[in-house]
Amino acid sequence: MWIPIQINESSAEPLYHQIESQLRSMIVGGQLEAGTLLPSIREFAGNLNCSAITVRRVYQDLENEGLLRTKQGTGTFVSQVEEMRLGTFRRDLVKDALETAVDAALSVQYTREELLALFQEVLAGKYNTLDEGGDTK
Amino acid sequence: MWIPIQINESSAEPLYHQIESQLRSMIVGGQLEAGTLLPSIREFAGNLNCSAITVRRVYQDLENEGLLRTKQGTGTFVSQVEEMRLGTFRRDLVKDALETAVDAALSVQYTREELLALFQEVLAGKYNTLDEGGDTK
Amino acid sequence: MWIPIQINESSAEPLYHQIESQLRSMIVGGQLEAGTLLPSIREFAGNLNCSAITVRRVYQDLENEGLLRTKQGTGTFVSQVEEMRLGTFRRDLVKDALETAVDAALSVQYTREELLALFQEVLAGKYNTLDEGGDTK
Amino acid sequence: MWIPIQINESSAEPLYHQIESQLRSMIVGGQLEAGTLLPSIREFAGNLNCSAITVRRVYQDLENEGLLRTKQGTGTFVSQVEEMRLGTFRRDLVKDALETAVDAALSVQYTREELLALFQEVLAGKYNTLDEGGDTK
DNA sequence: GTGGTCTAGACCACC
DNA sequence: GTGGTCTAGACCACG
Repeated sequence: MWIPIQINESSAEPLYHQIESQLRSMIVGGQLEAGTLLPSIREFAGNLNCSAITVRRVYQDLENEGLLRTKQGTGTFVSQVEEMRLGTFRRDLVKDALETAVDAALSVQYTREELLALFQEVLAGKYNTLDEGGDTK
Repeated sequence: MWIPIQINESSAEPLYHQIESQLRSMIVGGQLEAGTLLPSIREFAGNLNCSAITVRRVYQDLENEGLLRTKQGTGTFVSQVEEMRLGTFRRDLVKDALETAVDAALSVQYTREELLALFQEVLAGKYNTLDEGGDTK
Repeated sequence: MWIPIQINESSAEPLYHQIESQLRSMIVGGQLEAGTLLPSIREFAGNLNCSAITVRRVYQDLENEGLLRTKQGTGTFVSQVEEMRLGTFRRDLVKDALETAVDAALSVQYTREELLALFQEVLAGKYNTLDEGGDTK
Repeated sequence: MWIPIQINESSAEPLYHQIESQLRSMIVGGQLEAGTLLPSIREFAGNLNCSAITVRRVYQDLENEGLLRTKQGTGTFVSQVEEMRLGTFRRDLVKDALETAVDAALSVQYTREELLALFQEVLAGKYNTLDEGGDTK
């Protein structure tokens, strides 16, 4: 199984955190279906060119969140999560980021109008590159 | 001079970082005018109940960003920044957060419509305590 | 890795500044290649017989200048800088010093001829221990 | 007596040091003749918009160097220095700056040729603005 | 009084 | 092991 993860070496964000959040998004966003067998720790570490201990941590953290499940001697799987809980996960992930953004806006005295305008602009920039011609997949 | 800073001791965010971002917002948001003399390192440290070196670091970092100016033996001041650069700072601060949020949305396959709806909801929650009669919907 | 640094304890120049400028010269001058792993903060502090926090500051300042890159839990590296930017760094470092010297000459009414003659003299003194057969005069 | 001093507030160089070096250059360069009565400490401080204690320090330092002389109750004068010693002062002031520049060049592996070329360039830039048709103002 | 440097050591997070 | 944060206090330089 090949999992596409983008590592940004120059970022201050810890390695394990970068991997975690991308894996989490793929599960919560439905790109990795329940029951999928993930690569072994060693294999994944090889692919990502990082240490096994880092991957170990990622699997463990996501297991603690209930998104992964490890079977001794078999491997690590995407766990079977109720549709509803998954939806909540997905929504919260976005909502938290939006709240952070709105808080930032408030902290520098942005009016609702300024913020809406800027949001539209960002939205246009980010969604255009995907929607236009809509053949992302 | 009294500067209101909220410290969250239980947060994983480093202390100096919390102080920095709040001070930055106050300057960029126009609440601290150019030329304002900030509290001395030791006084501020006393107010915040932290060590002087932590405040020192905050002042130095913001000086490196061009937002503060310090004169030895005299004190630390909000520096005179061009109106335009300040506007850019302010806008970028919000735009970065918005982009992060939109990226999060994309990473979990949010449609533009879902995202817009959620944004309106967050907006209503955060702004209605300030504005009244807003027509968010 | 062993880095030769000369500390002048009696100088008024701050310790971290002495270390910084020598390290900077070694990087900009090409003696430390991109990707080189520098000594750990503690090891270097031991070598220089100074505190770890002083070395930390040096590494951080040079990282802010874009000359170093640090990865938590791994170490500090000479960063990969474009050939051209490095050349600019190197040239500016010398040019600034030359401009300071010429300004000093102007401030005491040195004529261009006086200055040139003195420069040749200094040049001969500093370079002849390295080159031989130079025709400075 | 009016003494033209340029203060650079944003510089890291201490105030007293900026004043000192400019005054020193004017004396050593012959623009302030021996016997000239300098402004009183208070008057000078008023002109420079700085504290009297700073001017006091400047006068004292230059007196220690032998360039100024203070008569109780009368004022501070440019002292009578032998022509030769003055020449040495003037030359050393420039030579030190040149040596610093050449050291910088050596530290980044500049060849003698590179250095000479850069020096010519700086020289042209700095001396042109004064010599050329002399309409600086 | 102010800021600037430096220490010795603690504790935590990352790999 | 590595770097990152923070403390409590010392001593110096500046105005």
